[in-house]
Amino acid sequence: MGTTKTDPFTDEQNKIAIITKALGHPARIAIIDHLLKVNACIGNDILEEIPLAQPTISQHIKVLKNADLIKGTVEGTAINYCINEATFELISNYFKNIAINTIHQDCC
Amino acid sequence: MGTTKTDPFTDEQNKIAIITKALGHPARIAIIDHLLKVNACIGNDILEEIPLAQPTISQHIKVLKNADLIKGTVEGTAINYCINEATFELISNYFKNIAINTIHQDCC
DNA sequence: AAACTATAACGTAATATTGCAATATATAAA
DNA sequence: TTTATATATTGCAATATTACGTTATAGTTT
Repeated sequence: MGTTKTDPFTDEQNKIAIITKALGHPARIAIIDHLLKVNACIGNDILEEIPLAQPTISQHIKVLKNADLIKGTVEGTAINYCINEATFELISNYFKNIAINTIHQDCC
Repeated sequence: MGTTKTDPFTDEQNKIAIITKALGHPARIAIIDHLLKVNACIGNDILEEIPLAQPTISQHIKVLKNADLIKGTVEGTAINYCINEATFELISNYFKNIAINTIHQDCC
């Protein structure tokens, strides 16, 4: 145990869970927010924004990359990261759909 | 360690992280999906949908409730759960906003 | 080449999560 | 009051996550 069971669930459910799980940490939300704020790619300037150690941030970036939430291209010694639109569109649509289907629930 | 640091982040970042973290498990996505499908409240019929033990599902429901994603009202022996619109609207707007602000990123 | 910069990888301690069996609680029905 | 039904709590073992010091890698500059 401690391991998440994935086989009882659909591919889409697992996919959404992977994405939301990857976003489920304030540092990773802060990284996304920063990427949006500078509206472009960044290298290690996240270190100046978030008071966590470099290896910790590197680890968080890895989590976001594994979930396809961000992508990066090598730029000299630095790496330029940016939002992966496709994944955010997917998750955005998922929630938009829920919002639409939830409007007329008046139980509870 | 093992504990998430919250003080370096804004209230909104922490709030979004709490919500996405709560959604970051396929069983919990499946519960939400089921609530949407039956478009109403349910009791323990989730047990017939998801092949996990009752205590496990009860625990997942607790996580969703703690994050304000669902709410429940007692109905005899059973409990009627349903989507908490407000929280889903909040998270939906967060992603909608990202989608809008990401359109013209053409780096990476 | 040597020094510097940016990032990743490794190792580790503390804590959290997952899944379940067993048990508890609470309302309803008989 | 006994029995059944629905849900929650507890306790536990396995595994995952978080955070970071240290070390490695790789490109850049001098």
